[in-house]
Amino acid sequence: MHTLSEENYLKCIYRLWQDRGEKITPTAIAEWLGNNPASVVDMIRKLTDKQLIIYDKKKGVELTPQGQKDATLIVRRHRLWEVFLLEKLGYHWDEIHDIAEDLEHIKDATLADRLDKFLGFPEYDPHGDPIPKANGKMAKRHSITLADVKPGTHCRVAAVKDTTSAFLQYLQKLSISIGTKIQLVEKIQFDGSLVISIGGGERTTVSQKFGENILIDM
Amino acid sequence: MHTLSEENYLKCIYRLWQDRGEKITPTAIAEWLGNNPASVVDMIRKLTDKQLIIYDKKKGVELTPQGQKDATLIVRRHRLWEVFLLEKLGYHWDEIHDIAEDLEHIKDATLADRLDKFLGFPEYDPHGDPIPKANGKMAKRHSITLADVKPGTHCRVAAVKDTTSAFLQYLQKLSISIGTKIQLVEKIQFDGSLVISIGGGERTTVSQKFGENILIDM
DNA sequence: AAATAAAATTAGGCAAGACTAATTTTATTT
DNA sequence: AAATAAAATTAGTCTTGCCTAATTTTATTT
Ligand SMILES: [Mn+2]
Ligand SMILES: [Mn+2]
Ligand SMILES: [Mn+2]
Ligand SMILES: [Mn+2]
Repeated sequence: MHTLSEENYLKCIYRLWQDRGEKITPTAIAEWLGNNPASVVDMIRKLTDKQLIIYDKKKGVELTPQGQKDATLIVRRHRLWEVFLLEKLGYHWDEIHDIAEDLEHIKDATLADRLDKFLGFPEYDPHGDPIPKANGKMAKRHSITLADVKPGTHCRVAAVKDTTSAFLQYLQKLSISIGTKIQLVEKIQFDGSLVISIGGGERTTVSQKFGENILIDM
Repeated sequence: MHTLSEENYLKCIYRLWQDRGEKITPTAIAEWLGNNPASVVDMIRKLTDKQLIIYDKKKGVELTPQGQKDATLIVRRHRLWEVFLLEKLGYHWDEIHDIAEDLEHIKDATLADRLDKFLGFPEYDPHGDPIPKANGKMAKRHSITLADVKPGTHCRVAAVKDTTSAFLQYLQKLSISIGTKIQLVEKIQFDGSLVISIGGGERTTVSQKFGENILIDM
């Protein structure tokens, strides 16, 4: 089995791989985890020895099939716990991520599957991310962001990329949650700011960074 | 906050203190945790620095009020998670202890209280142990064991002391669980073995050690 | 092509939490 | 009271997972 740190690195690599198709470098991992690149190099060696990743200076870090599978199961646990915390314990969506960050490391052969069943086999977590099934399969992630669409487009918030409470609380203040209808009214040329109409109501201006963290349906 | 190891030591000291009123020595702690006495001495120093225990060569290890409070809250979390695993996820009573051993260390200000509420404020865990309340108060522990009573006595299984799956599976095989009525028929002089009648049915002989791990009501 | 900047790696170190082996202290026998 | 046994403590070591500082490699400018 894997240590807590190994699991966090695995999940980070998985995340970076899903997100951008870009090359996964030690620096990128270090930035994401808030660690020093030297530490990342240490861990790359460990995960390579365990045959969970392959590191090639040209291609960057890649997950092996085993690494992929293991990472997926950690993500599965994380998202199932998030659903539990929100639906059963009544937490708000900006509070659950950090707790799930610890719960995801609880290791027991049948725990995730029992939790899944108890929760009624949810498809998506409270941030709109698809929950991997026991076999590792999962629904496609939404990939188009609010910042990608043409002005005038009407769309629906399908998921959020950023799950920090800073972002989620801002969304709450704007009355935006999963399912909210948004129209992109205008893109400001100068800095990419977006003028949007939330739920057919008042217009608000948000930053480009904001738009890039909202995944949408149409 | 405390590290995982600190918490496990705290809980161990609390346990030894509740159990026997005996002096809590480094060796006793080492044995309970399966660690080396030298390691225990290290940790005694850390917990002393943190003012969670007081160590006196004569009196052994004692919890300070703060140490007691912290230990109680860990026990609270452990027992609440055990109820959750059994009642909500359908685990058997011999499977839950080890998982709760990890879950008890998840730290979040409101998690235990929310879980408590979600479970309907249970008084006892699946092994019959009382669950401490948020304020640290808890029902009195049962203290009389099956090995303590006089032959002829009719009693009710209130709790089990040992929570290893070896013991719990043995109980299951004998159809004994919390609430089962047992009559102590005879005590064998030679080695303290107990002849008992389970649920008014067939007679079985069990060891003294067995009897000492069954806590009873009358 | 050189110069410069950025990224990756190595070397060395630190804290936590465990260990073993050696020593000292305390308790129990004789 | 000595001798012996047991318990406690110290000293030194190891692994994990992180760090900083120095160096080397790779990429980007000029
Ligand atoms: Mn994590
Ligand atoms: Mn999520
Ligand atoms: Mn534990
Ligand atoms: Mn229990």
